[in-house]
Amino acid sequence: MQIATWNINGVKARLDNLLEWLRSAGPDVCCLQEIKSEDAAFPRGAIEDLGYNVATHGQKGFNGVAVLSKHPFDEVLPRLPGDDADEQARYLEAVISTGEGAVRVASIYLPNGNPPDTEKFTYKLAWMDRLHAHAEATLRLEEAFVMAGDYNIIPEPEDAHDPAAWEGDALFRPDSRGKFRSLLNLGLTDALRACTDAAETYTFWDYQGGAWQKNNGIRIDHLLLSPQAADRLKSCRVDKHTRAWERPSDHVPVVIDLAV
DNA sequence: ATGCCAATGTTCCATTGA
Repeated sequence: MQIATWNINGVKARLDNLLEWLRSAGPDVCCLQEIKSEDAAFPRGAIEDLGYNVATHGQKGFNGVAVLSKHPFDEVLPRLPGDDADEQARYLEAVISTGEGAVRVASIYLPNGNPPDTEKFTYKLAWMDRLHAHAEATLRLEEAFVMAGDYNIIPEPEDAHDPAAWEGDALFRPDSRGKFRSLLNLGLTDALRACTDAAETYTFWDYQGGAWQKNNGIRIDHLLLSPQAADRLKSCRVDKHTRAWERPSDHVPVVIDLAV
C-alpha cells in the first residue's frame, strides 16, 4: 500500500495539480498539509470521484490538514492532544483498514517557528513536545503507525543545499533538530533515509530567488514509521517532477510503499 | 537585516509561510 504526504499550499488553488497527481500516482493514502480551507469549503467531491474517502481538519485562511484514503476509515482523530486551547489545525490521525490489516496514519503540519526570538518559536517547541508525548503513547499500541507530514525541520546539514544559509533559522536550530532526534529516538524510522543516502534529496524549494532552478532545496517533509510499519517498508520516493508543473506547490509529494 | 513569491482574508494592502 502506498502512503504519501504532500504540503499542497492551498487545496483550492492547487486542485488541478492534486487531481492530476492522484490520477497518475494513485496512492492508497495521501496526507495533505496547508489545505488553507475550512472543512465545508474543501473540494471533497472531485477527490471522492477518484475513489477516495476524505477526512479534513481545516480552518479559515491558513494551516489545515487532510487524509485521503481509498480504504475506509475505522477511526478519525482531529487535533493533537495536550493543549485544548490550541486552535491551529495541524494534526489529523486516522486508522485505515485494508484486507490485510490496519494502518494508523497521521497528517502533521508542524509549526514553522520563525522568527526564532518570538512566541512562534516557543509554540513550535511546545508543539513538538506534545507530538513527542502523543507518539510515545501511540507507539505503546504496537501498531503499524505512519507519522507523515511537513515537519518544518531540516534534520541534518545534508538535508539542505546550502546549510549555512539556514544557520539560526527555526527549521535548523539545534533545539529544533534536537527535539526531532528525540522523536526518532522513541524508535521511529525516517522512511526516506532508510531507503537512500542519495545527496541533494529535497522536498521543498522556495518560490523566491529561483530556488527550484538552482536546486536550492531542503528536506523537511518526512514519514516517520513505527517499528511495525518500518518492518513492512518496501520503498520511498520523492515525486519532484510536480515542482516543475504550472502553479506548483513549493513542496512535492513523498511516497512510501508498505507491504500491507 | 530585508526582499525576493504565492495564497488567502483582513481584499487593491496585510498576514503568513520557510
